[in-house]
Amino acid sequence: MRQSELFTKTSKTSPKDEEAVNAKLLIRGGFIRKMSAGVYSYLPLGFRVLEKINKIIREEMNAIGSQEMLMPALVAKEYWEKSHRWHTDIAYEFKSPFGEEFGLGWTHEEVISAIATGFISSYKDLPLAVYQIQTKFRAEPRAKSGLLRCREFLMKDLYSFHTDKEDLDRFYKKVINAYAKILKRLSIKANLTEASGGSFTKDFTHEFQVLSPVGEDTVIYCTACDFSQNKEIALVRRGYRCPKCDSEVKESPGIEAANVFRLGVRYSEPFDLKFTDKNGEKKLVVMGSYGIGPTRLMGILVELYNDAKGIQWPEAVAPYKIHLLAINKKADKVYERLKKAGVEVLYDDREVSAGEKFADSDLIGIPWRAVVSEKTGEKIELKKRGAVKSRLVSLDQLLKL
RNA sequence: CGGACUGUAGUAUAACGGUAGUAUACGUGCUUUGGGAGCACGUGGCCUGGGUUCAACUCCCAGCAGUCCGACCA
Repeated sequence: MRQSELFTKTSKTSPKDEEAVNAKLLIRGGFIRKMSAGVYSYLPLGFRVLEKINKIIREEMNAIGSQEMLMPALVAKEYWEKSHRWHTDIAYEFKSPFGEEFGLGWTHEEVISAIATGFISSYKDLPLAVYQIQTKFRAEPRAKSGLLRCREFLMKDLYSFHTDKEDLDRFYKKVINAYAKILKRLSIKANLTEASGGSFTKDFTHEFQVLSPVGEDTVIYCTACDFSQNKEIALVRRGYRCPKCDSEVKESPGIEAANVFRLGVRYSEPFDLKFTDKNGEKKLVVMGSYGIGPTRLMGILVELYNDAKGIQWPEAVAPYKIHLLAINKKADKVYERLKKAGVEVLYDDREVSAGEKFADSDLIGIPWRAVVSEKTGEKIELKKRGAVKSRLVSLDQLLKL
């Protein structure tokens, strides 16, 4: 991609209506644009990052045998009424011009349960798991922290169906492993944390919490083992000992990056989602639901990986792999070669000063910066974003990067 | 939803009860090219409604919008 043709431009100044680091840098770099509180557009660079995140999520979801689908955002009142979730605080609800009432989907247990009744009828149909990556709408009383708490955001939600609780538990663990893999591939370190079931279940649920000063939750975690609990359910407090290994526990704000729930029969019951077991007996399907938010992950990544000059994308999610800066015309050839070889390259071919290109490159945060100038001769100067030193490499070496 | 603060050009900011200034971005021309280059010319602005006043961008009230704190948080 030639930067001279890119839809967006960078900005030298931070927006005055944003405080969060993730929002400031993403807006300055031209990744996103705020439309109203908690509502953002994802511009070409930001969209590429999102797609990379989504791809990783898809791979791990497919690997545990769940199937991708897509449900509507527009969900009629009757679905919510069945589960007594019409008129919840968090829903955007409205009447159509014809008087029909709808809620914008803020979660999809109702919809998936209604669909599943048409396809699940025997124990032979189970277990089953489906997921979608879709826009969710939640009337947050207070949208905040850039991409971390939005009113409209992208969510990957997964729903699973089982004959009994044991089978659900097996799958529940698989999803936890899959989420751990996703976060690892994204270079996001997160604590698997026990939390309350909210309105869904009396069992503990689990969250992946990223320890960060900007988090909204409070996590109590052990300094020696993997014990981690959301403070809302924590029986231990700072200064006490870990219940698992008796080491010191600490407290930290956390950002909830993902969560997993055992739903049990909470939705299969109102939607009459049943299967026939081996003995010919009708039973309620046991369900689980699992969520991870790509747009929030993008915000987390920027909170985790930035410095005074801008973003430092991990390679797995960077919008491009190489940022090629043209200080003289010879860079054109390098660009053509990289493009031909299928390398993801953003080529700064703009007629602006070298200094501006360096500054923008740091802001945008592409992992590798390649410079072609009089100084570099036939070679290319290569530098990792965030590194102090650069080195001169040949075009062949750059292609093999 | 309660509290605090803030709304001036695309963006970021300044001043002022009496013709709104700067930076940046943008356009044109010339000169520039290793850390946000220079000169010249040009385009572009006071959130909305009401009140006070001879006169309101400025003061007052309301609304709307945004940020932060709190409450809330599948």
